[in-house]
Amino acid sequence: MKSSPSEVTELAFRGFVRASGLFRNRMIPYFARFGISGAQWGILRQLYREEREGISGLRLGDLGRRLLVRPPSVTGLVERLVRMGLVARKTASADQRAKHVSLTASGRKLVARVLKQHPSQMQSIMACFSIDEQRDFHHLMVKFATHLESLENGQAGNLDHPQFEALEAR
Amino acid sequence: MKSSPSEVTELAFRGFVRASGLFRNRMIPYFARFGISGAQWGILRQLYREEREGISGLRLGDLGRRLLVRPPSVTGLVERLVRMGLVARKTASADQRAKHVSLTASGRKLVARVLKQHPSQMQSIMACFSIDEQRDFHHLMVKFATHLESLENGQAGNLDHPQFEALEAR
DNA sequence: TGCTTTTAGTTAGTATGCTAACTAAATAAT
DNA sequence: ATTATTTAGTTAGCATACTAACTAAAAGCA
Repeated sequence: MKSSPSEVTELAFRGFVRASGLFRNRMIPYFARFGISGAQWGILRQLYREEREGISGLRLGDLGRRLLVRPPSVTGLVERLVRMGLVARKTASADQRAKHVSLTASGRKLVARVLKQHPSQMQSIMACFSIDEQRDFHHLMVKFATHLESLENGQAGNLDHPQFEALEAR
Repeated sequence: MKSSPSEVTELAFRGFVRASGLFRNRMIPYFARFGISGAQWGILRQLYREEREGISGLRLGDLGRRLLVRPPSVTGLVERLVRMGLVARKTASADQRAKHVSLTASGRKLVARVLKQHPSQMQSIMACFSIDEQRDFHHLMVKFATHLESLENGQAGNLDHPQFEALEAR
């Protein structure tokens, strides 16, 4: 019993929605073990990476762009991290409007602690897939993300595959 | 240049995180066109489905379980839908603790309106994939969701593919 | 130079999600 | 039957996200 093209589309769509929800519910308690949220981890990880490449601090806008989060959300997120003593925020010297955010010693230590656990956490999450399946999964996600990004700017439908029937031969 | 197993795992993991964010950012403005949020659509769609199967109303707990959302969130979500006149909420006769939620005429009309647009929206989102890719995508999502569900209850790692732990014992 | 526009970030207000702690009703146990 | 426990939902308080509207600095242009 083969599903029709539009049925497959809906199944794929709904499968992604469900997996996203379950994934989220799985990650929250993981980060909570370190006293942070997933969004906070996103900030800390970015800062840690940039630091390793010799960049001293990121601006709020840079962080927002990388984490797919809008300016007001970044403000609050960083504000809380500052209160927690994990990052420092100071006005940039070159541009008086911008703020540079950087890890504190305490923040750096926390990132190191999370990174030690991270590979095993990712592997536990992905443990249902063989290596080949993980490769497929990765490729599909990259394709999906690229497409969603193009939709974001190019507004219109951008139907790479205009007619589903015509595609079956692909 | 082939990636090592642990690198593939991380790429897959990160790809999913990024795709989830982009997907979310894409769906919000879509539902906003109808004056609702994605979470509200989830409630309305469930009620519509149950209605078609002859069930008059769902309890708050049922809704929460299906939408992967906890009781306090359901309370607020339904509260807002009631204020918008899209659903009705009344105490169940059998169990005085429970509340039955059902679509109003206005809510039913909105669902019909969204459903008319829905297939083309899903196809636009999934348009980067051929039918075969959509099938792969769907299968991977089902496997992923099943695994994440089992982790939720069975806590422990559940490494179906134990070769991983040998690779990443850091 | 001086005015206009753009850019960086914040503030206000709202929606969605959570946990912890609560009320009240229904079950279970003694 | 009475007490204890579980279950359904709410409330309070917080974190994260958004849009709209704002301030202030930088860039553009005339």
